[in-house]
Amino acid sequence: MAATLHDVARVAGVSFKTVSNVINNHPHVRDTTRAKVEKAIAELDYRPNLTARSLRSGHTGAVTLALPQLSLPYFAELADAVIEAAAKHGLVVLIEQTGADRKRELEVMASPRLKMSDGLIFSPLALGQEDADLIKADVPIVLLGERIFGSTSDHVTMQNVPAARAATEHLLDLGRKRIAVVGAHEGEVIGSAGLRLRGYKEALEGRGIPYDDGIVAYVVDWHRSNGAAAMHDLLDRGASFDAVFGLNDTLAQGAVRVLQEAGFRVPGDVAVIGFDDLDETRYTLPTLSTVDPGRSEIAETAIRMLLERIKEPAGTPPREVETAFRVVPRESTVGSAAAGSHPSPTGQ
Amino acid sequence: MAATLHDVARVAGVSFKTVSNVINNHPHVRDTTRAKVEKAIAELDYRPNLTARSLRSGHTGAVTLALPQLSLPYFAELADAVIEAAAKHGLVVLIEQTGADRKRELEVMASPRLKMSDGLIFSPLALGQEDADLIKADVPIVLLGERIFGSTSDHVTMQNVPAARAATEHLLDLGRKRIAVVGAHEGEVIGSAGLRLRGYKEALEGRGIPYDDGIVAYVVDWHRSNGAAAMHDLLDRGASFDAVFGLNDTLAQGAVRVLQEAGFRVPGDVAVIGFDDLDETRYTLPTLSTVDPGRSEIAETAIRMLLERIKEPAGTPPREVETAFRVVPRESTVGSAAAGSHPSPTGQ
DNA sequence: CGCCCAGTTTACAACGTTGAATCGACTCAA
DNA sequence: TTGAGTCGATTCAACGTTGTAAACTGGGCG
Repeated sequence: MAATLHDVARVAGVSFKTVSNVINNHPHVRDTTRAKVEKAIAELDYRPNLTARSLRSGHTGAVTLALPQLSLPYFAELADAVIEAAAKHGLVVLIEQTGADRKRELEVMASPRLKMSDGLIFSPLALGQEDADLIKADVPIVLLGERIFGSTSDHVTMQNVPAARAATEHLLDLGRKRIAVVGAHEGEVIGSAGLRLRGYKEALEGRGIPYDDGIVAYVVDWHRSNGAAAMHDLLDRGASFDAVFGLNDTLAQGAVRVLQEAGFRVPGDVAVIGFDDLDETRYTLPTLSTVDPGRSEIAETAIRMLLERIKEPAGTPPREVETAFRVVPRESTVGSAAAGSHPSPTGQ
Repeated sequence: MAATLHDVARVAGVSFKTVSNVINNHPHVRDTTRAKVEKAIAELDYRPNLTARSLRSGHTGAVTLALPQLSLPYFAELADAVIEAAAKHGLVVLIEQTGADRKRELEVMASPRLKMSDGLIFSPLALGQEDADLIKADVPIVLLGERIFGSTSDHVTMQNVPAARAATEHLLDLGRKRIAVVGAHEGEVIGSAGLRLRGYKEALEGRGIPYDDGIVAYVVDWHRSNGAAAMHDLLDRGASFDAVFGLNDTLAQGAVRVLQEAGFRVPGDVAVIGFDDLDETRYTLPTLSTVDPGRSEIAETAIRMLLERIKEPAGTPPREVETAFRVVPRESTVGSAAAGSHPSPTGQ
């Protein structure tokens, strides 16, 4: 059994409260006493029981991160960033996967388990604007993403509209005139898909190019296969385009694959840009141009806001923060330096 | 402030212990009393304080998962699987990223935070066989991976040698004779790289093919760019081969990319197989043949063993479990059905 | 020589929960 | 009618910690 304050106290010959005082750097502890206690702590390999400390102090040193699924690269990289940001503040992160299921997303906020952490960073995918009132829990919440605005929680979001506009303008600046969209959501206005489509439209409008629904491909989910399916769809309906804006990197990758299979050169025939700046976009063929939406800034801001809210729950009114973005041009729009010139393997 | 047992008791007009009994389905509670209490619970929206429960009961309902980094797809998918497996048992998962740093890996086991969970699932990347004695903590540990065998902890591992042998045999069965390896580790014997290389050698031996170090490319890390670098290396030294065994999928993807850039057709000129069955291998061009090492079985076994160990710490001696694997042939070795036959877009 | 005060240490209660032991009331059999 | 037994509910202690307040120590000063 692990040693407790009492065990240490017995060995050191002091009261257990003195041991507690030593551990918490209480000012009035005689040096000789401190030394005795520290010796006993080392001897017994004492480690404080954080559960007891939590019960007493009311906070746990953990935060919950609720997201759809870690096997989706965007969320894996988001989780990585959140864990790193939390670690800088001595916090540990507990991850809940909601599977983008509405019931699970509501459960996460209602679960007693949530109280095993001091706050919730919540990236919903099933809940939407109409559920803004349901965003509440026993701990402070920082909301991520674009599905819900104007709740009573703090909110960190990327600048979807301006970023998508910039991505589109990047393609226009390269002389592309007919920019297809892969990954729109039917009828959506306020989610990532809706906002990014709006940025796309704004960019066209800014250049006086009419919007053509005939080169916009709709999907249901932003999974890998859907980008491919959407591109198949575009090709099947005989759409004419010289560029593609994939509303996220995963979709863009699927689209690139189908384009290449169909015999198009990227970016020669069709330039492609994605959105998210996933790590893997640096290693595809061709490397994928994309938009860095400021993921680490999102994570750091979320942790910072959560900590402020934990310290001062009713302090300021709910805040909405938008992070800085950056267009990342790579081979899929601006082309590669040169094809490799390696000696041929003789085999087969 | 959240309601406690005492608050509920006051409202229901019973002692707080009776409320506790209702919550824990204690047998001897009159129906009328139960109803009164349940009404009060609903009225106050009472939720048990799990921290207090943990302190009293000695377990938390959480497990820690320590891994190098979530932005590495293999570990993201592992974490996904572990969280799902844990959820089936009502456990929640707390993730620690070690960054493959030796000091951090040791810290994870020594940290008092670990006691905020009931057990540790630990996938080390810096610690090695010589550190087997250091694998211990205040909670039960289940070790994952191939870096450490014979510690005092339970251990779940994939069948690296037979699986790598099967992957190699898959290439041999397709008539390939000169199989390059991408991702070997200099001098390593017991880690994933060493074991998979051994499986490769066994396969060659089984067919009477001599091992040729000239078509084995060494790397330091298994990051995406290293597969590309290793393939560049092979091409630069004029190696001759008709197939590639990437020791993991990420390396294989990098290798494929460089092969295609250099003008080789995959699998026409060079067949490529990876290892891990990452989700994304289903969506690359060509789709990547690989080995499914039994990730969900690893996760489920780890959780199950951990729970057994939590219940009965000193029960059985340490166990080593190997999960079932499966070669997954895809386009990068067996070729695609047919190139797409889509109408041409007229643009650009 | 005794008192006061600063410095140091300690006793006690509390955080919210559960297990063990206790207690009262009621039923049933002798 | 009484004792045993059962059901139902309560009291008490404990998990390991920290905050509050009280108690002790010694030295300086009147």
